[in-house]
Amino acid sequence: MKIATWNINSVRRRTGNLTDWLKRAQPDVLLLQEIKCQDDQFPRLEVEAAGYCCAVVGQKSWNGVALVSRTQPEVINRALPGDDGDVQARYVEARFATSAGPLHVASIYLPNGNPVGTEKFPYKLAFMRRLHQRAHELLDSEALVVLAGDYNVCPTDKDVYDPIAWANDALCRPESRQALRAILNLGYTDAFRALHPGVQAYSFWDYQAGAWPKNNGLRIDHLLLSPQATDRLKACGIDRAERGRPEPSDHVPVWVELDAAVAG
DNA sequence: ATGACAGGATTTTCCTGA
Repeated sequence: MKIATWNINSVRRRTGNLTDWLKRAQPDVLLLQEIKCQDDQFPRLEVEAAGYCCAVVGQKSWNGVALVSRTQPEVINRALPGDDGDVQARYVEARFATSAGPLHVASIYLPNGNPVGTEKFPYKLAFMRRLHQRAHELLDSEALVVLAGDYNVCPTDKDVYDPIAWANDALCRPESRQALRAILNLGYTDAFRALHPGVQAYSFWDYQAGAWPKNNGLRIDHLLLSPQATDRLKACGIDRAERGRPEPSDHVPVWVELDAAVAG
């Protein structure tokens, strides 16, 4: 089965990009971030016409995540547990039955955290601590777990086109990297880095300053796999070409193939 | 030449993002 993540930067602006990509890439599950719309504004009919159903956690103007899939999952969480006061739509988690047992997937839009020195950075770090807690809980089930999304963290300098210029940015700060490593140290695997250890590859290129033609990118969209999912990891890729299509998102899809089949 | 973006909305300007 194929599971993908994509920060689409407004699903209404990019409904055609979305349905075209679904038809080409044929994922079983697609985890979207930054849909930038409320639940009833999601292009549900277009997605259903492409052969998919959707679970949407929307919000007016900003943020918003969704889970698009061939079969209807059981939605487990419509917010990241641990802070009832957090009203930003950044997390949806669901469970599928597969040939290899239960599969838990989450679509995560992790806070950017800039500018460092404002309340945004501690909000990011607190969100990461909550994600660590949830990731820890999910390991107990020994299920296949795929925690995927826009993490807004470059794990290492290899994941940044200009590490010196970005050293003090919230995406590269030691605190952000440490918090990501803490999740990995629970037993999760960064799928792309596991299969492509020496490759410099990016998932985001800013719209500004010719970042795309100059390949000034960042690798910030990740799929973190539990040990049981990692055991079944067959392939992982970044659909770089999507950034060169008309009116693209500034992020591109990242995907894994797992040796298991979604039931039903 | 070292420039230069995009989306949403309390829209014709400002806020946000990375």
